[in-house]
Amino acid sequence: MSNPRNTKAKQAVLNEINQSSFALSQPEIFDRVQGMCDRVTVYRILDRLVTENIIHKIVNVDGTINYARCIRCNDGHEHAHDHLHFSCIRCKKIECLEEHLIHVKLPDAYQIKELFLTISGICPSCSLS
Amino acid sequence: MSNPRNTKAKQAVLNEINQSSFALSQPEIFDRVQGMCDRVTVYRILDRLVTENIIHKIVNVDGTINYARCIRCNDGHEHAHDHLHFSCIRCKKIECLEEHLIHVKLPDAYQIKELFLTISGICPSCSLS
DNA sequence: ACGGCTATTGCAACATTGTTGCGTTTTGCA
DNA sequence: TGCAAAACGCAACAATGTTGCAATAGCCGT
Repeated sequence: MSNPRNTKAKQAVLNEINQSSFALSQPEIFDRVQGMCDRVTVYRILDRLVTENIIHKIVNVDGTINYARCIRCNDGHEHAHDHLHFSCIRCKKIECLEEHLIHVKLPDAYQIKELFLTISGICPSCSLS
Repeated sequence: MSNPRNTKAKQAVLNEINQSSFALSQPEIFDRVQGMCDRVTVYRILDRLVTENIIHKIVNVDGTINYARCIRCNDGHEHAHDHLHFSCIRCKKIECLEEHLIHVKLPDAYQIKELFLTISGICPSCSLS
């Protein structure tokens, strides 16, 4: 883990995530890399990409876990989990609305580490149909 | 379903949820009702309690699903999902901070249905140790 | 270009979580 | 009390995620 390697499977997974305009789940990613690697490998690649701060993990309103690229993490900074996610209840896709930052003040006894704001509803493209 | 019944199992499940100061997962609830009923029954009871607006469903930052009582739903109103949840990364418990309501404005194309703000960090009791 | 260290992979097996169908039991109401 | 429907138990299945271990393949230094 100290020296991450660039394998074909890792590139394929990352490519799918980069290509997608919304967050993908593990099964979706596994489908898209089409027998490029084992199911287990996808899990492990996703874990590594998360710890390497290359992608981030988003929990949908139904508890399913999705992955998206870290837009504001290109500079190698630690990932900031303080923006907004929009989760469409019709097409099930998740978008990151990175421009909406969240600020919340709680009593001092609560040590805030990350903020997860997920809004569910109908996304613009589903609104049209 | 039009006429919900009050069974022993349902009472036991609801009792555990009411007794707890934080949100419980299905496995936690099943453990606590100790062979009172089948695993499947707990799932079905939880589903019913949610549709009856008696409890609500909270997704943790790790994707696990927890259940808590609806505090503001005692009057039979539809449940409002626009308050804040605090999820402790140490003890894994989830609290509802109902007094913190969330207001977010998005472009008109987004139809907002529910808001889920979950903050993860260290809760007051874990901060002490 | 080569060799070796070790990160990564594949496979098999297992664990957890959640769902469905169906026959049986129990509840609430007439 | 009796009956219709709600609720249950059980078994089987499905989806998702984890672990161990032996085999493979990147990457670094020479």
